[in-house]
Amino acid sequence: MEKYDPKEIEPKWQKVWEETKLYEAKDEDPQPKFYCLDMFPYPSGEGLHVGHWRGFVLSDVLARFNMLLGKNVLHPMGWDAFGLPAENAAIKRKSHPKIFTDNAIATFKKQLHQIGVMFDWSREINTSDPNYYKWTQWLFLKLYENDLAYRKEAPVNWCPNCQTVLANEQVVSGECERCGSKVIKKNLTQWFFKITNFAEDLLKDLNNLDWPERTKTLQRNWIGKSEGTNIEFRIQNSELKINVFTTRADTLFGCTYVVLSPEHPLLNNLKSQILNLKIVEDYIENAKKKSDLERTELQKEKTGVKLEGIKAINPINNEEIDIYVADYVLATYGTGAVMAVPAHDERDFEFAKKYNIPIKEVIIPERIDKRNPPVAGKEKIERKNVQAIVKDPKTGKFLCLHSKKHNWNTFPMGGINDSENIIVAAKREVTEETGYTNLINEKLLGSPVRAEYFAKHKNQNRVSFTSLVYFELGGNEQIEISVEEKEANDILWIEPKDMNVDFMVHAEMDIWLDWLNNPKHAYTDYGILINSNKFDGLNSKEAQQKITEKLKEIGAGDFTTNYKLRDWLISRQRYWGAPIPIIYCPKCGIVPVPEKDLPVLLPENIEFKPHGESPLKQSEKFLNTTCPKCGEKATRETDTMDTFVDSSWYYIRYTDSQNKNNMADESKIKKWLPVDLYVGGIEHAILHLLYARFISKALHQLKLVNFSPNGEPFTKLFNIGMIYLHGSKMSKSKGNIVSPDELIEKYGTDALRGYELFIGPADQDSEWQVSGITGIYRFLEKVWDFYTNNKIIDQPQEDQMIEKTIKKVTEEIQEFRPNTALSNLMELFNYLRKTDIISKDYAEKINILLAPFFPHLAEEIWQKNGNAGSIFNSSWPKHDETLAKDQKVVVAVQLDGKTKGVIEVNPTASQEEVVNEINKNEKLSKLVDPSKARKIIYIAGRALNFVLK
RNA sequence: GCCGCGGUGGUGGAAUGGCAGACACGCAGGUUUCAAAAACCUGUGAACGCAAGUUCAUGAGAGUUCGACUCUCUCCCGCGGCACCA
Repeated sequence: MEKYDPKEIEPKWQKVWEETKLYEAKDEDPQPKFYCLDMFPYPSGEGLHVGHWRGFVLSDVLARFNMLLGKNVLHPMGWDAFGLPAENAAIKRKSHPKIFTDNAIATFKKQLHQIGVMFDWSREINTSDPNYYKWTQWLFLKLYENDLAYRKEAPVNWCPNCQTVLANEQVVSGECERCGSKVIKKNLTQWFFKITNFAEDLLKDLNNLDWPERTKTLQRNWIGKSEGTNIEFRIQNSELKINVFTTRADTLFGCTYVVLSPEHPLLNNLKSQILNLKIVEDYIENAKKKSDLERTELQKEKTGVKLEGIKAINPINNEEIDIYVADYVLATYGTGAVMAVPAHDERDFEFAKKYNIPIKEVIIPERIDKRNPPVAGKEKIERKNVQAIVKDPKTGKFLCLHSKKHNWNTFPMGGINDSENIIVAAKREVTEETGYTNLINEKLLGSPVRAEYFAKHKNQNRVSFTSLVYFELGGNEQIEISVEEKEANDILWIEPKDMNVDFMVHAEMDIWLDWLNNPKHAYTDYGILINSNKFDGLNSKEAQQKITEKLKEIGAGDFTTNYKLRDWLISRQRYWGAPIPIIYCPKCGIVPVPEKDLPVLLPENIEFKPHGESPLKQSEKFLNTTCPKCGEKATRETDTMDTFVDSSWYYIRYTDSQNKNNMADESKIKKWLPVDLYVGGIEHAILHLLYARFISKALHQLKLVNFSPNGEPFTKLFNIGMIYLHGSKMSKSKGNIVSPDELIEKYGTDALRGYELFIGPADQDSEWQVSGITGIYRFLEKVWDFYTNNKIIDQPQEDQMIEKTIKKVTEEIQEFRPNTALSNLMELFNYLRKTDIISKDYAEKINILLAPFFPHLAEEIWQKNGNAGSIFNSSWPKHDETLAKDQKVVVAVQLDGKTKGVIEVNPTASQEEVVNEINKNEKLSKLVDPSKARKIIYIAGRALNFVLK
């Protein structure tokens, strides 16, 4: 008997598929298209590991499946070939990045062929090829012509190790995404793309994308939209104004100072008026020296300097307030200046405490008593109250009153009038209600809390403003209390664990517990306005609206929307990238390279070791040129573009990768795009995917492409889960790489493909456990033996299990659940091995079911069974719905929800019929007496439950 | 701190309101063999029991329901992202 030998059949079919051009997508094919895209790899020297395989195998299953559905499939591959690692490796080996990259590509290509993925290599691209980067440069020119690319001086992220600037997206918690060095700020003149123009569209259009929610959430957070108010604070005796952004216009009356970030441009204009200029300038100088990371690491202690001699005016109440410069305010967010409201912002609170700045409360918390909610239509009475929390430091217990009448627990409390001292009143209430007189260490906690409730005994709604005072018991001295008080309440000393919202009746209890445990902090939640003139009594939301409207009326502010997203810095001071196609002319200024002169070639003979400036500057031949406008001597821009620019449009190039006259032919772009399925890791959730969406939208806006109504390039995204080894990501530096090569040698490609798919849910991370591959290999042997040994008869056959499997496998591929699709196929073969005859029709259908997962094996079987042509030119089987239906269903028989046994019935059986069957069943009829059941619940075909209790 | 994902046998995982543990790995016993490997068969969540069977069990605790891995709430643990964002 012939044995399953992947080593023989796999290379054979890979060669045949290549020669017959099975995978070449056809531009002229009238069938519906399916553009299936993998995130193209960066060809590193490390080669592919089993983690990379997972995505390629999954996309291949989907591509082959769609091909079998009759679709015209485009599944291309290429190389994200520019980038730092190649350059660094080349420096180390005294080689050239191009040589390094070409070698790496050769290795990758060989490995990708081994996977047996149906890539259309005729469309292969390489971003470092002048035929490709010509169009990257063209893209830059188009953005420049339309004011979407600009140059400005700005404080930018600089990686001292990589010796280049980085985009915001490439700085991960203050460190360089690539090398992990601490990133510092440098003031440099750099090129930016205006991605912020598209912030709203990039955010809004996420809603309609068939992408994983978590990826969309990451993008939403990164874009960071917040709606708020711009407010202008006039500077006294000056024409100058400080513009701030806030989301809390409701707290404006509580603003007691404003803060400028050290980088704020206004500081220059104020110099003449600042009395302590030297101190201020020293502070600014110092702040500049710190990296972003240092600034944020030093979270504990906020620092700042007051600008002596200048005051700002709060536009809402014309109060004079101080101006500070402090580095806790970020230059890069909002307007680089804030209004500080210490009572309602933690940072401002901390700062105000340190520098003795007034803290003014304007928002108080509000609670509705859920146990006694206000009743509509009743009179509403406002009252001021005081509550006392008394702790006995000796026992740790708290004083509490248990109301005999209401059967509830309260703290000592009572009403107060406006003129009364709150602490005195609280003390009085404690003594009156409990008799204790020795109360010490009193503290007023937080602000009053507004609470609404219904007072039954008075038949009225009450609005209380209750202040909370904390005491400690100094001694057990007690005086006699009144008879009424004695009759009304029991005096309890309760354990700290009973200090909770359930034991105590107060609706304000959660807030008080917070204040009791963290006595010193700002109240930052929403609430009700106080100390805010005519805005008093409004809630925060209403007040934000009304106060902003008022500011608008007096010309001191307006509603605005702010985004965290910054413009994309694309200049890089490194060699291995696409040169920015710009010429600087002493006479004409910035002159774009004319389109006809593209590409601006990257010089090959050059010392590319980094030294803080672009290596291209060293090449006289590259640097010196003539101005395309006036013909005078001029110099080229020597920075190269971020490699994310290369990858921001590559999916377009695949549609027409050889085109010499355009980035791609218009009709081909329209034919293939948008991408129907994009498969790749979550690590690109922000960087690549945001940039690609931006570029696609920009190209649409400029009418350079037109393939999608809102310019979205990727209709469906699937994030493949990562494969871990010993709990961490696979990487060569950690030495925990599992290479596919040995596994292919031992088990073959199909087995490894199968295991990659079987390891777990495709969208979740999985731990690599190589032992699992033997199960797949045994399965493939079983499949092989089945087709080798069984008698295939040319007669019709009906089999429910086979029909069901066709149905399930189809659904599971569509739902991206290859792991359960495979377990269904395994079940089918476990079932089939009990038979030795199968119809030709079924044998073929099952053969095709296997094909997307195990293409080599399936193709071999296909051929051995006498079929001409590739299995991938056949068509995906359809199940017969009637045959797939269960003839009998198993119903669980339950007593009070506990399964006692099962019974087989017709799927359409009624409750009575099932009960009859149970009565007939020897075992079950002993257990259950249907006449005793209080209630019978029958879920057709699933369960029948006798409810006894 | 905020947001997201996850927690089920010895292991990877299945089941998204109705028989918990499909499928696979591993392990144990058996068949075969001079022997071993491979293959095949049987068993395999835990506890008690000779057995029939009973009880317990999906991170912990509560709730909703005739019935909860699945829904709701509170909490614990692990992973990932963001973070002085005004």
